Amino acid sequence: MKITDLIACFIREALEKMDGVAELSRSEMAKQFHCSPSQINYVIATRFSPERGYLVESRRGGGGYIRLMQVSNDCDAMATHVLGSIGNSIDPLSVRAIVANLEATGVLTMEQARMIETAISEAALRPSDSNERDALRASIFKHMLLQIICLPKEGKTE
Amino acid sequence: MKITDLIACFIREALEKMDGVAELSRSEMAKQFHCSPSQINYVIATRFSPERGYLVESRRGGGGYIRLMQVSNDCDAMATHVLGSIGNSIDPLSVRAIVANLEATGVLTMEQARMIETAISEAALRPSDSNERDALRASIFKHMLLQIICLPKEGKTE
DNA sequence: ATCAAAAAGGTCAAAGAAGGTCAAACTATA
DNA sequence: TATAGTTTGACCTTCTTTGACCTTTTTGAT
Repeated sequence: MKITDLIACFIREALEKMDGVAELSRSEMAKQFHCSPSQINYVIATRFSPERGYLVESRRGGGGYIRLMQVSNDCDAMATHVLGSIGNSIDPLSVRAIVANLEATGVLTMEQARMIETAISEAALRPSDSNERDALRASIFKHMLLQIICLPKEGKTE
Repeated sequence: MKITDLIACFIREALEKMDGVAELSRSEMAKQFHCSPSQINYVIATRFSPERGYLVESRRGGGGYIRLMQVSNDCDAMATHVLGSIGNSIDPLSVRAIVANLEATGVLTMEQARMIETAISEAALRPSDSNERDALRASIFKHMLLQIICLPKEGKTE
Protein backbone atom coordinates (compact mmCIF):
# COMPACT_ATOMS: atom_id res chain seq x y z
CA MET A 1 0.00 0.00 0.00
CA LYS A 2 1.22 3.44 -0.89
CA ILE A 3 2.37 5.63 1.89
CA THR A 4 0.11 8.37 0.63
CA ASP A 5 -2.86 6.18 1.34
CA LEU A 6 -1.60 5.27 4.76
CA ILE A 7 -1.36 8.92 5.63
CA ALA A 8 -4.78 9.65 4.22
CA CYS A 9 -6.13 6.79 6.27
CA PHE A 10 -4.50 8.10 9.38
CA ILE A 11 -6.00 11.51 8.85
CA ARG A 12 -9.42 10.09 8.21
CA GLU A 13 -9.22 8.12 11.40
CA ALA A 14 -8.11 11.15 13.33
CA LEU A 15 -11.03 13.10 11.93
CA GLU A 16 -13.39 10.35 12.87
CA LYS A 17 -12.05 10.08 16.37
CA MET A 18 -12.04 13.81 16.86
CA ASP A 19 -15.51 14.28 15.58
CA GLY A 20 -14.74 16.09 12.36
CA VAL A 21 -11.98 18.35 13.53
CA ALA A 22 -8.39 17.20 13.76
CA GLU A 23 -5.32 19.13 14.72
CA LEU A 24 -2.18 17.54 13.42
CA SER A 25 1.52 18.23 13.48
CA ARG A 26 3.09 18.00 10.07
CA SER A 27 6.56 17.26 11.33
CA GLU A 28 5.30 14.63 13.75
CA MET A 29 3.46 12.83 11.03
CA ALA A 30 6.39 13.02 8.67
CA LYS A 31 8.55 11.44 11.33
CA GLN A 32 6.00 8.79 12.09
CA PHE A 33 5.56 7.81 8.47
CA HIS A 34 9.19 8.23 7.54
CA CYS A 35 8.36 10.56 4.73
CA SER A 36 9.20 14.12 3.85
CA PRO A 37 7.04 16.77 5.48
CA SER A 38 5.87 18.05 2.16
CA GLN A 39 4.26 14.73 1.49
CA ILE A 40 1.75 15.56 4.16
CA ASN A 41 0.88 18.64 2.16
CA TYR A 42 0.54 16.50 -0.91
CA VAL A 43 -1.91 14.18 0.79
CA ILE A 44 -3.94 17.05 2.12
CA ALA A 45 -3.96 18.78 -1.23
CA THR A 46 -5.07 15.71 -3.12
CA ARG A 47 -7.38 14.04 -0.64
CA PHE A 48 -8.66 16.73 1.66
CA SER A 49 -9.22 19.63 -0.65
CA PRO A 50 -12.18 21.97 -0.25
CA GLU A 51 -13.76 20.33 -3.28
CA ARG A 52 -13.89 17.15 -1.28
CA GLY A 53 -15.46 18.86 1.65
CA TYR A 54 -12.63 19.77 3.94
CA LEU A 55 -11.41 23.02 5.36
CA VAL A 56 -7.75 23.38 6.20
CA GLU A 57 -6.20 25.91 8.53
CA SER A 58 -2.64 26.09 9.75
CA ARG A 59 -0.10 28.02 11.75
CA ARG A 60 3.64 28.10 11.49
CA GLY A 61 6.24 28.70 14.11
CA GLY A 62 6.74 27.02 17.45
CA GLY A 63 3.68 25.01 18.35
CA GLY A 64 2.41 25.16 14.80
CA TYR A 65 -0.31 22.87 13.54
CA ILE A 66 -2.51 21.88 10.65
CA ARG A 67 -6.20 21.75 11.41
CA LEU A 68 -8.56 19.87 9.16
CA MET A 69 -12.30 20.20 9.40
CA GLN A 70 -14.77 17.95 7.77
CA VAL A 71 -18.03 19.26 6.45
CA SER A 72 -20.63 18.03 8.87
CA ASN A 73 -22.80 15.28 7.52
CA ASP A 74 -26.07 16.96 8.33
CA CYS A 75 -25.18 19.71 5.92
CA ASP A 76 -26.98 19.51 2.67
CA ALA A 77 -25.61 17.37 -0.02
CA MET A 78 -26.81 20.20 -2.15
CA ALA A 79 -24.17 22.68 -1.18
CA THR A 80 -21.58 19.98 -1.48
CA HIS A 81 -22.85 19.18 -4.87
CA VAL A 82 -22.76 22.79 -5.87
CA LEU A 83 -19.25 22.97 -4.54
CA GLY A 84 -18.20 20.11 -6.70
CA SER A 85 -19.87 21.60 -9.72
CA ILE A 86 -18.03 24.89 -9.56
CA GLY A 87 -14.98 24.49 -11.70
CA ASN A 88 -11.94 26.57 -11.11
CA SER A 89 -13.38 29.49 -12.93
CA ILE A 90 -16.79 31.06 -12.88
CA ASP A 91 -18.38 34.18 -14.34
CA PRO A 92 -20.45 36.73 -12.43
CA LEU A 93 -23.74 35.67 -13.95
CA SER A 94 -23.41 32.05 -12.97
CA VAL A 95 -22.52 33.16 -9.50
CA ARG A 96 -25.65 35.20 -9.21
CA ALA A 97 -27.77 32.34 -10.41
CA ILE A 98 -26.24 29.86 -8.02
CA VAL A 99 -26.35 32.19 -5.05
CA ALA A 100 -29.94 33.13 -5.72
CA ASN A 101 -30.82 29.50 -5.92
CA LEU A 102 -29.01 28.62 -2.72
CA GLU A 103 -30.72 31.48 -1.01
CA ALA A 104 -34.09 30.46 -2.29
CA THR A 105 -33.63 26.94 -1.05
CA GLY A 106 -32.56 28.15 2.33
CA VAL A 107 -28.98 26.99 2.19
CA LEU A 108 -27.81 30.55 2.49
CA THR A 109 -29.31 33.33 4.54
CA MET A 110 -29.88 36.64 2.90
CA GLU A 111 -26.91 38.11 4.67
CA GLN A 112 -24.63 35.32 3.63
CA ALA A 113 -25.74 35.64 0.07
CA ARG A 114 -25.07 39.35 0.14
CA MET A 115 -21.67 38.96 1.61
CA ILE A 116 -20.67 36.39 -0.94
CA GLU A 117 -21.84 38.54 -3.77
CA THR A 118 -20.01 41.51 -2.41
CA ALA A 119 -16.80 39.60 -1.94
CA ILE A 120 -16.69 38.36 -5.49
CA SER A 121 -18.25 41.29 -7.25
CA GLU A 122 -16.45 42.77 -10.20
CA ALA A 123 -15.86 45.88 -8.16
CA ALA A 124 -14.16 44.07 -5.32
CA LEU A 125 -12.03 42.02 -7.66
CA ARG A 126 -11.06 44.96 -9.76
CA PRO A 127 -7.42 45.15 -8.67
CA SER A 128 -6.98 41.75 -10.23
CA ASP A 129 -6.09 41.11 -13.80
CA SER A 130 -9.23 40.81 -15.82
CA ASN A 131 -8.64 37.32 -17.13
CA GLU A 132 -7.79 36.10 -13.70
CA ARG A 133 -10.96 37.28 -12.09
CA ASP A 134 -13.15 34.33 -12.88
CA ALA A 135 -10.68 31.93 -11.37
CA LEU A 136 -10.39 34.08 -8.32
CA ARG A 137 -14.12 34.33 -8.05
CA ALA A 138 -14.49 30.59 -8.15
CA SER A 139 -11.89 30.10 -5.47
CA ILE A 140 -13.32 32.66 -3.09
CA PHE A 141 -16.82 31.42 -3.74
CA LYS A 142 -15.92 27.88 -2.88
CA HIS A 143 -14.07 28.81 0.23
CA MET A 144 -16.93 30.90 1.50
CA LEU A 145 -19.56 28.29 0.78
CA LEU A 146 -17.50 25.74 2.56
CA GLN A 147 -17.00 27.91 5.53
CA ILE A 148 -20.70 28.48 5.83
CA ILE A 149 -21.46 24.83 5.55
CA CYS A 150 -18.94 24.04 8.21
CA LEU A 151 -20.19 26.76 10.43
CA PRO A 152 -21.86 24.86 13.28
CA LYS A 153 -18.44 24.00 14.50
CA GLU A 154 -17.60 25.93 17.62
CA GLY A 155 -13.98 26.55 18.31
CA LYS A 156 -11.22 28.96 17.61
CA THR A 157 -9.00 29.67 20.57
CA GLU A 158 -8.55 33.17 19.41
CA MET B 1 -0.33 24.74 24.44
CA LYS B 2 2.19 27.40 23.60
CA ILE B 3 3.53 29.46 26.43
CA THR B 4 2.74 32.56 24.45
CA ASP B 5 -0.91 31.63 24.47
CA LEU B 6 -0.86 30.85 28.16
CA ILE B 7 0.47 34.29 28.87
CA ALA B 8 -2.08 35.92 26.58
CA CYS B 9 -4.77 33.98 28.36
CA PHE B 10 -3.52 35.10 31.73
CA ILE B 11 -3.56 38.71 30.65
CA ARG B 12 -7.03 38.46 29.20
CA GLU B 13 -8.28 36.99 32.43
CA ALA B 14 -6.63 39.71 34.43
CA LEU B 15 -8.28 42.29 32.22
CA GLU B 16 -11.62 40.65 32.62
CA LYS B 17 -11.31 40.41 36.35
CA MET B 18 -10.12 43.98 36.66
CA ASP B 19 -12.80 45.31 34.42
CA GLY B 20 -10.70 46.36 31.49
CA VAL B 21 -7.64 47.68 33.25
CA ALA B 22 -4.85 45.46 34.47
CA GLU B 23 -1.58 46.35 36.12
CA LEU B 24 1.02 43.66 35.75
CA SER B 25 4.61 43.10 36.71
CA ARG B 26 6.73 41.91 33.85
CA SER B 27 9.36 40.25 35.99
CA GLU B 28 6.77 38.55 38.16
CA MET B 29 5.05 37.08 35.16
CA ALA B 30 8.32 35.98 33.61
CA LYS B 31 9.14 34.16 36.81
CA GLN B 32 5.71 32.63 37.03
CA PHE B 33 5.74 31.37 33.46
CA HIS B 34 9.42 30.43 33.45
CA CYS B 35 10.12 32.50 30.42
CA SER B 36 12.34 35.43 29.58
CA PRO B 37 10.92 38.83 30.49
CA SER B 38 11.05 39.97 26.93
CA GLN B 39 8.58 37.28 26.02
CA ILE B 40 5.99 39.24 27.93
CA ASN B 41 6.72 42.15 25.63
CA TYR B 42 6.36 39.86 22.68
CA VAL B 43 2.94 38.71 23.80
CA ILE B 44 1.79 42.24 24.41
CA ALA B 45 3.13 43.43 21.10
CA THR B 46 1.49 40.66 19.13
CA ARG B 47 -1.77 40.20 21.01
CA PHE B 48 -2.54 43.46 22.76
CA SER B 49 -1.49 46.05 20.26
CA PRO B 50 -3.41 49.28 19.85
CA GLU B 51 -4.63 47.84 16.57
CA ARG B 52 -6.43 45.22 18.56
CA GLY B 53 -7.95 47.79 20.84
CA TYR B 54 -5.59 47.99 23.79
CA LEU B 55 -3.64 50.79 25.33
CA VAL B 56 -0.37 50.03 27.04
CA GLU B 57 1.45 52.14 29.60
CA SER B 58 4.44 51.28 31.70
CA ARG B 59 6.96 52.48 34.22
CA ARG B 60 10.44 51.30 34.93
CA GLY B 61 12.43 51.34 38.08
CA GLY B 62 11.45 50.14 41.51
CA GLY B 63 7.78 49.36 41.67
CA GLY B 64 7.53 49.43 37.92
CA TYR B 65 4.53 48.01 36.10
CA ILE B 66 2.85 47.45 32.79
CA ARG B 67 -0.70 48.67 32.58
CA LEU B 68 -3.02 47.42 29.88
CA MET B 69 -6.32 49.05 29.12
CA GLN B 70 -9.00 47.80 26.87
CA VAL B 71 -10.50 50.64 24.94
CA SER B 72 -14.04 50.53 23.72
CA ASN B 73 -14.83 52.24 20.52
CA ASP B 74 -17.93 53.57 18.98
CA CYS B 75 -19.07 51.14 16.33
CA ASP B 76 -19.67 53.07 13.19
CA ALA B 77 -17.12 55.74 13.77
CA MET B 78 -14.71 52.97 14.26
CA ALA B 79 -15.62 51.00 11.17
CA THR B 80 -15.45 54.14 9.15
CA HIS B 81 -12.12 54.98 10.58
CA VAL B 82 -10.86 51.50 9.86
CA LEU B 83 -12.13 51.79 6.35
CA GLY B 84 -10.22 54.96 5.86
CA SER B 85 -7.10 53.52 7.32
CA ILE B 86 -6.94 50.58 4.96
CA GLY B 87 -4.75 51.55 2.08
CA ASN B 88 -5.00 49.79 -1.21
CA SER B 89 -2.94 46.91 -0.01
CA ILE B 90 -3.03 44.96 3.19
CA ASP B 91 -1.33 41.84 4.49
CA PRO B 92 -3.07 38.89 6.12
CA LEU B 93 -1.82 39.66 9.59
CA SER B 94 -3.15 43.16 9.69
CA VAL B 95 -6.44 41.86 8.44
CA ARG B 96 -6.63 39.37 11.21
CA ALA B 97 -5.87 41.97 13.83
CA ILE B 98 -8.40 44.42 12.48
CA VAL B 99 -11.15 41.88 12.08
CA ALA B 100 -10.55 40.46 15.54
CA ASN B 101 -10.80 43.92 16.96
CA LEU B 102 -13.94 44.80 15.05
CA GLU B 103 -15.46 41.60 16.26
CA ALA B 104 -14.41 42.16 19.84
CA THR B 105 -15.96 45.59 19.84
CA GLY B 106 -19.17 44.32 18.36
CA VAL B 107 -18.91 46.02 15.01
CA LEU B 108 -18.89 42.66 13.29
CA THR B 109 -20.74 39.56 14.29
CA MET B 110 -18.79 36.40 14.55
CA GLU B 111 -20.26 35.17 11.31
CA GLN B 112 -19.38 38.32 9.47
CA ALA B 113 -15.87 38.21 10.79
CA ARG B 114 -15.49 34.65 9.67
CA MET B 115 -16.84 35.29 6.25
CA ILE B 116 -14.53 38.19 5.70
CA GLU B 117 -11.55 36.22 6.84
CA THR B 118 -12.50 33.38 4.60
CA ALA B 119 -13.02 35.56 1.58
CA ILE B 120 -9.63 37.15 1.81
CA SER B 121 -7.62 34.28 3.20
CA GLU B 122 -4.44 33.29 1.44
CA ALA B 123 -6.10 30.06 0.43
CA ALA B 124 -9.03 31.73 -1.25
CA LEU B 125 -6.86 34.24 -3.04
CA ARG B 126 -4.41 31.64 -4.14
CA PRO B 127 -5.27 31.73 -7.84
CA SER B 128 -4.04 35.29 -7.87
CA ASP B 129 -0.50 36.34 -8.41
CA SER B 130 1.34 36.52 -5.12
CA ASN B 131 2.28 40.18 -5.25
CA GLU B 132 -1.20 41.15 -6.25
CA ARG B 133 -2.89 39.44 -3.35
CA ASP B 134 -2.48 42.18 -0.80
CA ALA B 135 -4.09 44.68 -3.07
CA LEU B 136 -6.93 42.33 -3.82
CA ARG B 137 -7.38 41.64 -0.17
CA ALA B 138 -7.66 45.29 0.63
CA SER B 139 -10.22 45.81 -2.07
CA ILE B 140 -12.44 42.92 -1.07
CA PHE B 141 -12.08 43.79 2.57
CA LYS B 142 -13.22 47.34 2.04
CA HIS B 143 -16.13 46.34 -0.11
CA MET B 144 -17.36 43.87 2.43
CA LEU B 145 -16.97 46.23 5.36
CA LEU B 146 -18.80 48.89 3.49
CA GLN B 147 -21.58 46.57 2.59
CA ILE B 148 -21.99 45.61 6.22
CA ILE B 149 -21.92 49.15 7.50
CA CYS B 150 -24.33 50.40 4.90
CA LEU B 151 -26.72 47.63 5.67
CA PRO B 152 -29.99 48.96 7.03
CA LYS B 153 -29.58 47.43 10.43
CA GLU B 154 -32.85 47.41 12.19
CA GLY B 155 -32.62 47.15 15.91
CA LYS B 156 -28.91 47.03 16.40
CA THR B 157 -28.78 50.58 17.67
CA GLU B 158 -28.17 49.62 21.30
C1' DA C 1 22.10 67.07 47.97
C1' DT C 2 24.80 63.70 45.39
C1' DC C 3 25.80 59.65 43.46
C1' DA C 4 26.13 54.85 42.80
C1' DA C 5 23.74 50.59 43.07
C1' DA C 6 19.59 48.09 42.48
C1' DA C 7 15.22 47.32 40.38
C1' DA C 8 12.30 47.67 37.00
C1' DG C 9 11.01 47.76 32.12
C1' DG C 10 12.50 48.27 26.70
C1' DT C 11 14.74 46.91 22.27
C1' DC C 12 16.55 44.25 18.91
C1' DA C 13 18.53 40.66 16.54
C1' DA C 14 19.74 35.84 16.26
C1' DA C 15 18.40 31.16 16.72
C1' DG C 16 14.88 27.76 16.69
C1' DA C 17 10.54 25.60 15.46
C1' DA C 18 7.02 24.97 12.73
C1' DG C 19 4.50 24.90 8.18
C1' DG C 20 4.45 26.16 2.70
C1' DT C 21 5.90 25.89 -2.19
C1' DC C 22 7.65 24.19 -6.28
C1' DA C 23 9.85 21.53 -9.44
C1' DA C 24 12.48 17.50 -10.51
C1' DA C 25 12.80 12.58 -10.18
C1' DC C 26 10.53 8.53 -9.78
C1' DT C 27 6.70 4.88 -10.37
C1' DA C 28 2.61 2.73 -11.69
C1' DT C 29 -0.91 2.22 -14.99
C1' DA C 30 -3.87 2.73 -19.07
C1' DT D 1 5.30 4.31 -23.95
C1' DA D 2 2.58 8.25 -22.44
C1' DT D 3 0.22 9.74 -18.63
C1' DA D 4 -1.12 10.48 -14.19
C1' DG D 5 0.04 9.95 -9.57
C1' DT D 6 3.99 9.86 -5.79
C1' DT D 7 8.06 11.00 -3.45
C1' DT D 8 11.84 13.92 -2.35
C1' DG D 9 14.57 17.83 -1.46
C1' DA D 10 15.98 22.54 -1.70
C1' DC D 11 14.53 26.85 -0.38
C1' DC D 12 10.94 30.20 1.74
C1' DT D 13 7.86 32.44 5.21
C1' DT D 14 5.89 32.89 9.64
C1' DC D 15 5.83 32.66 14.57
C1' DT D 16 8.24 31.91 19.04
C1' DT D 17 11.95 31.95 22.32
C1' DT D 18 16.16 33.65 24.22
C1' DG D 19 19.76 36.64 25.49
C1' DA D 20 22.75 40.57 25.39
C1' DC D 21 22.62 45.23 26.09
C1' DC D 22 20.06 49.83 27.09
C1' DT D 23 17.13 53.33 29.70
C1' DT D 24 14.46 55.01 33.51
C1' DT D 25 13.26 55.21 38.44
C1' DT D 26 13.88 54.37 43.10
C1' DT D 27 16.67 53.84 47.16
C1' DG D 28 20.28 54.24 50.39
C1' DA D 29 24.80 55.66 51.80
C1' DT D 30 27.69 59.58 52.36
